[in-house]
Amino acid sequence: MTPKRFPDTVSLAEVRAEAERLEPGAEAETVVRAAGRVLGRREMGKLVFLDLVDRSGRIQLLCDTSRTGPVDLDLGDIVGVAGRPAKARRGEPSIAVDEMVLLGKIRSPLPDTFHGITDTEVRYRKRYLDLLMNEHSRRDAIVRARMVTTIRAYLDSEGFIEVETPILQPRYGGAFAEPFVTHSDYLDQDVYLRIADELYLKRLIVGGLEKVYELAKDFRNEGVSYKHSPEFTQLEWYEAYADYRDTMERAETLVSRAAEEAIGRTKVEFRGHEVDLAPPWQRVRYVEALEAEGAWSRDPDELRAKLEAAGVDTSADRTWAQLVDHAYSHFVEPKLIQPTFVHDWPIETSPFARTTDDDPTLVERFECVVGGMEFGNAFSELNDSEEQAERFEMQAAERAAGATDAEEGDPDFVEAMSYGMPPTGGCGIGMDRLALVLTGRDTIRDVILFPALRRHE
RNA sequence: GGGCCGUUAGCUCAGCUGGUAGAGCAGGGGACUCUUAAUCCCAAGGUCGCAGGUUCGAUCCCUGCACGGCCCA
Repeated sequence: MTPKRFPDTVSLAEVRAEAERLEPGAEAETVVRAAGRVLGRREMGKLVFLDLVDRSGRIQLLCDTSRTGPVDLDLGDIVGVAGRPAKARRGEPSIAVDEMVLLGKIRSPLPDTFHGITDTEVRYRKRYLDLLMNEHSRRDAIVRARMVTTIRAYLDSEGFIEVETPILQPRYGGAFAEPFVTHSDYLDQDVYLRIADELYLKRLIVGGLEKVYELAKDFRNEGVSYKHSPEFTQLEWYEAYADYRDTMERAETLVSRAAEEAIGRTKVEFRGHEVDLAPPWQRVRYVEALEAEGAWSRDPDELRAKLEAAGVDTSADRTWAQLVDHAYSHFVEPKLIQPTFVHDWPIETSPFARTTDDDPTLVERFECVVGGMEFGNAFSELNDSEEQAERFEMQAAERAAGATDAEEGDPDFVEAMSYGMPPTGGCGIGMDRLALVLTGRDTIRDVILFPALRRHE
């Protein structure tokens, strides 16, 4: 039986650093213990070279069989070694092995160690193999983890508290999306998987928690694309006594810090563009951006005509709000490459945001866009229950007009707000999308370890 | 939901106009004390995604289905 533990190991990166300092052919005095997976083997008779890989990196094992005894293992075996940092005669940093123990036996043949796994489907279904064979995949998983850790640390240090709100909800809301429906046997009623955290987090603001955030999964029952996954991770924070301009600054700071901590820089290559996440980001008015494209109109027929003239199929759009949203995502969003705040949105598209000071048809909302992709959405949160009730009615009219993803309304949420809510800045940032930007990957499925796939018998 | 593309050995890939499939790596056996995609020798490895159809004969042509990818909605 193989050992159940192998304590006192150092990382391969550490051993490598020590081995680097030696002269070719030299061997250090100190004995180190290390463990990992064997992913390369070059046998020279009584001298065997192995490549050992752990999370930190890779190092060569130099096995003189007169010291170690016969080396009997398969590529992919997990081993522990005791030996001395060394540099091979040809200069390769190594561990000169004195002892080697098998810690985990590979029973299925490893994929091609040179090509790794390239089949997209296999990479997603058997992510363990992807991580095992492709260093890039391992690195991206670590980048994402560091990004999340940094964001939590930043918000914690700014006085926010992390909270958990229901994922199973009797009523869904907080975004324009279709929910997953499931059933509670105990309650004997259908419940929804949340599409956003918004409405519960704002109840906590009413309750006086002042600065709250949640970083967890949301679910939307819709198709997949390079930026959509039915199950995705969302950060939402709410800050009492702040507005959307304060929130812009916080978003810039949070994202650029996450970049610095996770990848060590703010300049990234994303979707073929060099983008710089360092603040300040450019600010663009929603209406002005559409006007610049000749795609702004308050008249639905005129707007539809402009879209159709540009070859856009508007047959699914029933309301002006849907048309203008379609125009925005077709004409404006794809052209915003450097990080941008698109602000002051039409009231019809934003049932939770306060109106602007000088135009009651616009609200204090912004979206963050980079590389033509939205990754954040924020408001000066509406804090008057009567106005909130009116906005839900406006949404009910949208639904009646055929916009099936418009807000359903939530009387309990309105009641909460009726007890008084401070002015609040709130923001949601898609963690998967931010991870996409930081890793430079092209599809969200590459930054979600186990992306949604159909069952495969 | 629609269009296009893909599916061949555990992995990465060839496979001509339709004549029952081939390589490298991995795995098995052997040689080798400074290799690093080590090298060399030997043997083995296949429901050509699934189901039909056309044909004397289908990995190859046709239809349907499954799964995946890209684009569109």
